[in-house]
Amino acid sequence: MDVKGRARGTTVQSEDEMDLRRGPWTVDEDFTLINYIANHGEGRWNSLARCAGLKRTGKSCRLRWLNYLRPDVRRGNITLEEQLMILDLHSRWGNRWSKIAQHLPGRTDNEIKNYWRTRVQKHAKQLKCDVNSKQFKDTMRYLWMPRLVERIQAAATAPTTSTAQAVAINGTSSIGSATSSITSTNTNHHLINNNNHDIHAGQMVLPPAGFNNLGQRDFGGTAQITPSYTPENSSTGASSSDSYGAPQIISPVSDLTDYYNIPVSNNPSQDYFPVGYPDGQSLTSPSGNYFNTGLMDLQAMEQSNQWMDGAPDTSDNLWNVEDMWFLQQQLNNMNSLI
DNA sequence: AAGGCGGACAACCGCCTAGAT
DNA sequence: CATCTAGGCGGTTGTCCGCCT
Repeated sequence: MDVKGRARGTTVQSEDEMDLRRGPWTVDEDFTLINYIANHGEGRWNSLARCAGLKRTGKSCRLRWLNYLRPDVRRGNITLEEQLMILDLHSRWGNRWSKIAQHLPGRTDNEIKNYWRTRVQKHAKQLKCDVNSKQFKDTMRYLWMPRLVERIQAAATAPTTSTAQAVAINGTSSIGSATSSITSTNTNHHLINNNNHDIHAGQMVLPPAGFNNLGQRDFGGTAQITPSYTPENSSTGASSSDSYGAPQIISPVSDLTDYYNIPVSNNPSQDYFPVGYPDGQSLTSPSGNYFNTGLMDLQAMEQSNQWMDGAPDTSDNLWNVEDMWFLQQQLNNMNSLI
């Protein structure tokens, strides 16, 4: 790789005097590992590293393979659907990254972890609250996740809008129907080159034609993902913590429908407001009265203009301009009731 | 144009667990 | 049953890149 990150690899002396390399992987090392696994399969990483002639620890080889070299690893922007999945799964499982990753085909735990830390935690920080606080979790659950659903719906029905472009959906995406099969092109945005090559188990790997001079690679092809993440086929948080099997996927919509009114205004976002709103009689979330007492400092965020840092409306941004407007609207509404 | 700063992410570290001996 | 080892997992670090001043 050597795309970005660490400087050139270094070597260290291990206990048995064997030179062990550390730091970024070189193109040669990558191909050595890929070739070896193609011919011998993966597993037994320590001996694999030895037999392949790699001066790396088994752990390092395993990590490199699983997080980067594996042919089915999916790279590129986290889609809206994936964001929704991550938020929802994290809300129930916490930092169980590998478990969460199991439900996001092609995504690695490392990638999800990085996404969480760089995007979600950043916004928690902007809100001046702990990412694990009830306040933040409620905001996720009752404001942002429904908002994401809304954006997904919008993307599905109006694929030429800016939001839809960010989702990169080809084919059908039917939120609210039995299943949602989404065919997403592989968006190896920072690894793209013009020399696609597929790697199959047991197949000799070509010379580094698929790598550019930075060691960047592209396995080409398309990634098929089927989130199965729809209101109808979902359960609520009432299910047991480990029951998140494929047929039983939680949707924040179904989670929320028990608590939300039918829309009462022209603002579609208010579909997601808790029962009683905007009458002000019961501004309580199912898990407490956050809406009365736990307001976050959205105004401060607006003042600092940190909401809209980066691309304002891309799929890897949790909150875009519309969201900002939406949250601000809710803030104003709530303030008027207090 | 240059320097500072934060985002992004690959890679490493340490702990834990399960299976083998 | 105790010990060892490999693999898995979550947390953390290091460094490049791009934006901003």
